[in-house]
This record gives sequence, structure tokens and C-alpha cells, in this order.
Amino acid sequence: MNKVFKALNDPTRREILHLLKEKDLTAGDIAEAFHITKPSISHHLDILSQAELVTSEKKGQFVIYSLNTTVLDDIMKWIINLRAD
Amino acid sequence: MNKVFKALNDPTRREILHLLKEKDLTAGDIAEAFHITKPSISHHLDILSQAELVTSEKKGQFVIYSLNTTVLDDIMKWIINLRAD
DNA sequence: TAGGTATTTAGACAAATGTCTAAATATTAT
DNA sequence: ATAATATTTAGACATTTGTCTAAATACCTA
Repeated sequence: MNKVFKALNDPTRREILHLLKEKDLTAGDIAEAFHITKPSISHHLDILSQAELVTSEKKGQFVIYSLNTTVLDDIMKWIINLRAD
Repeated sequence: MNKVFKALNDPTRREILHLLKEKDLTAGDIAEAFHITKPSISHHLDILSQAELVTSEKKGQFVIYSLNTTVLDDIMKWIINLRAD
């Protein structure tokens, strides 16, 4: 869960997740949505992958990234538990 | 919301929140629960305060900290929105 | 007023983070 | 084979972060 919190602690990465909510995207597509170099975006995608918030699949020369929300369940439970009476 | 994500991105701070879920505690009480110096805990409490995850009230020479879960609503909404179809 | 207790502030420092440029790797097309 | 495109890796660098010690502030009590 540490890795998920870490991955979520960056505005760029959170926005990447929102982009992927709409549809799967290549690394290049994602990079174009930001004023950040491709290597930097690649690094953000790596951190998101480590947290399992995204999955990736190689399709020819492209790498297609997809959102994976299952790990967010633990975060939700953690928050709910904090609020429970 | 940035400050909340930031505040949550540390195991010590997350544990402080869990301690405060049980009952209000003084800064000293909180510090005793960790193997970290009091100034360090004070700094963590400051970050939690900035995120409004805790509130504090001075009671004589003590400062009593309380959990405030209201700001977690935004985080919950953000996560739910990411999962919505 | 002095002395003791509770907490924060200030300043230092190593480690982690986000970004960049340059180079490497992998795939496709000519 | 060569060149072009897509992505990642490597290495550098400034900033942020978590921690510490020492000192300052605030309150209480004798």
C-alpha cells in the first residue's frame, strides 16, 4: 500500500490515471498530454506500474498502458476504516 | 488535495492517524508511540495539520491533537470517480 | 522568581524525488 | 541493411523530505 500512496503523491501521475480512465493510451500519447519530456513520463509510468495502478502491454513498437483500479480498494478500505466509529 | 496526498504518503503519519482514531492524544503521547524524536513527530503533526487531517487545541502546557476525517471525503470522491464507468 | 515539563523552531544532513539530456534498445518500413 | 519511430535506461542535478541535535517558547508549580 506504501507504493500506491507514493504513486498517488504526484499531480502528474494522478492526471495520467485520469487520462487512462477514458481509454488505454500509448506512452507517447500520455507524454503529449504534458509539458514534460518522454523520459520523465516513462519514469512516472514506471512508478505507477510498480504500484500496480497501471498495466502495460507491448504492441509492436508501442507500449499501451491501461488503468488498474483494483489496488485502490485497499486505499478505500484504509480510509473507511479511519472513519468508522 | 495535494497536501492530503502528501500527508498520507508516510507510514508514520498514517499510523498517527490511526492512533488518533481511538482517542485524542497529546503531542507527547503520540511521540511515545514511535521510536522517533519529539521534534520529528512535531514536524509530522505539522504536515498533518496543514492537510487538515488533524486539529489541535492547546490545553495548558499540552497540545491535544484530534483526527479530522472530513478532508478524506475529497480523496474518496477522487478514487470513486476514477473507478466509475 | 526559579525550575521543571511540554512542545515547537532552527539549522544541519543524508536520502529520496522529479526533472533533464544523451544514449541504448526495439520495432517498422524503405 | 539503413533509416525512422517509440520507448526506456543511465547519469546528472536541484529540490524536497525525514530525521537529528540544540535552542527557544510556553505553561505550571513550589
